[in-house]
Amino acid sequence: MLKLYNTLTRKVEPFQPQDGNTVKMYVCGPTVYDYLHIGNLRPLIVYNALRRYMELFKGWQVIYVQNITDIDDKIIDRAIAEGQDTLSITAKYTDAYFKLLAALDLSPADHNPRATDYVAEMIKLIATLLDKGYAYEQDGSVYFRVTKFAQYGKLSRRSVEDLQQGVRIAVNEQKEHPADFTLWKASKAGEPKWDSPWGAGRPGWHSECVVMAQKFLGETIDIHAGGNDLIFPHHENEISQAEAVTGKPLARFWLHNGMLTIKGTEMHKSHGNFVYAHQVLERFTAETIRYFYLTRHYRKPLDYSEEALEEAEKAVWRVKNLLNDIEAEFSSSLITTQDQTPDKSDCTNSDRDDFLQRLSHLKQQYIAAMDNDFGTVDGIAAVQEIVKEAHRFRSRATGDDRNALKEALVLIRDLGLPLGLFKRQAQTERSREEELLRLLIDLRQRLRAKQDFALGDKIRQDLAQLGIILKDTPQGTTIVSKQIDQSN
RNA sequence: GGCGGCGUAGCCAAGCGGUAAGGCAAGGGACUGCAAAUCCCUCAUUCAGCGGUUCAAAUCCGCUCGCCGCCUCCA
Repeated sequence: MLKLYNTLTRKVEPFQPQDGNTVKMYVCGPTVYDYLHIGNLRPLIVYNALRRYMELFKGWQVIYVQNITDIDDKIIDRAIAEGQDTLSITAKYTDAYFKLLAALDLSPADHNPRATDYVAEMIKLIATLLDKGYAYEQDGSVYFRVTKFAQYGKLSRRSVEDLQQGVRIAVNEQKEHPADFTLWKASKAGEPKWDSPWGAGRPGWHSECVVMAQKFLGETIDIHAGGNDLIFPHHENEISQAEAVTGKPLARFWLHNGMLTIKGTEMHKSHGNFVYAHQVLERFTAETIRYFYLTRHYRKPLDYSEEALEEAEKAVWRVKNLLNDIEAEFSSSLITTQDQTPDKSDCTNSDRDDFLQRLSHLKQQYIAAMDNDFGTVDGIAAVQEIVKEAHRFRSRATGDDRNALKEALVLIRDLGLPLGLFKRQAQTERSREEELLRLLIDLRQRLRAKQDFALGDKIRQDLAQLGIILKDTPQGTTIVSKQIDQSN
C-alpha cells in the first residue's frame, strides 16, 4: 500500500487512484525564460521516478501532465534584455528544456500543454469567476477576491488576516484587499496581448495550471505536485480559482518537494547562487545526478556541492562494477586466460538458497521503503545491500551456483528501473575499435604469460589514458569502458 | 509578526514507541606479479541541550539553543 504525504492534510495517507487503475498526475512545469538550473531538476526527477514506480510496481496507468508556461513577466523582461521577441525566447528555452529532459533520461509527459494555447479557456474561467462574484475588474485587469472564497488559505494554512499583516505584500490601490491576486493583467504597450472582454491583456499567474489540469485530467485530479515554494501563493491560488468554480477539490493529493540549497541557502536565480543543469551534465552523468537526488528524501532540503555529486558517482560506480562483472562473467566479453573447469562446488546448495532468499527479502524491503512516502533513500539502501550480498556470494560461490548471480543482476536492474538507475549500458555495436581492443588484450595476455609485465602494464596504462580500464580477474580480463558508461 | 521544516558518526543520510540502515572517507588483514575490483575485521552505549510522559523515547509532549524555508518572482 503506497502512502504519500499530503500537504493538504499534513499527513501521510494511503494513496489509491480515484478511478480504477488510472492515476491522474499534474506536475508544475517550467517558465521558459532561461535554462533550468540544477535545483529545477529536483521535482522533475522525483516525480518522474514516482510515476515510474506507480506504473512498474503498482500496475497503475499514469497520465502525466506537465505544463510549459510561456507567457509571464520574466519572459517579457528576458525578451527585452536579449533584444528579441517573446516568441523566440520561449521557443529557444522550450527547445532547450526538452533536450535537457532527454539528456536526463526522463520519460516524456503524456501532455505538455503550453499556456498560450489555452488563453481562451483561461478567459472563460475568469469570466465565470466574475459571474459568480469571485472576481472583479478594475481598469482592464481582473482580480480574484480572496475574502469571497471561505476556504482561502487551506493548503498553506494561512488566513486572509495573516496575509494582511504580511509586511511584504505590495500595496496596490486597485485591489480591494492586498491579498487579492491578478487573474488578468491589462497589457502595457509593446507587451504580448490577447483580446478579452476586459480589453487587451494577458493571463496572470495560476490560471494556466487550473485550465490545463482540468482540460486533460478532469475537475479533480489525483496528484498535483511541485516544489514547496509553490504552496503559497501558486497552489493556494489555483485551488481558490478552480474550487470556486467547480465546488470540487482540484486535487486529492498535493505533493511538495524540498528545495535544493547551496551552502545551506536556497538555490535561486535571483540569488545568483545557481548552477545551470546543463553545466552539471557536462561533468556528471544523468545517472549520478539522479542518484544524488534520490538518496535524500524528496521533502527535505538537499544541499548541492561537487563533492556530493562525486560521492554519488562513486556509489553508483560500486553498483555498476558488480553489474559489469556479472555480465562479463556470463557473456563472451570475458577474455578467458585458462580453461575454467568448474570445480566441485564447495558452496552448498543451502548457501545459494540463502542467497536467493535474502534477495527476495531485500526486494520486499525495497517495496516497503518506497511505499512509505516514496522512501527512495531506504529503497536504494536495500539495493546496496543486495550489491553487498552479491559481491559476497560471488567471492565464494563456484560451479552452477554462480548462476544465482544472474538473478541478482536482474533484480538490481528491476529495482533501479523506476529510479532510472543501474540500467544496462547502451549496447554499442561491436565496432572495429572493439575488435582492435580485443587484439590488444589478447596480446597483453600473451606477454603476461611470458612474465613480461612491464609491457603489459604499459598497455594497461595507455588504455586507461583513453578511458578504457582493464581488470585482470581470476576469470580473465574484463573491460570497463568509462566512455560507454558516461554516454548512457 | 504569521505559517512550516531541520539539527543522528569525520562527511552525506535513513529511522515515524521496542533498543542506531545504507553510502563516502579512514585504519588493519586477505587475494593479486603489479594495478583495479572484491572479501574479512574495526569505525555512534548514542541521536543539539534540558525537563516530562512511558515498562520502553532519536522517535511523543514542553522549554532552550542553532540553522533554514514560505508570507514578492521562484521547482
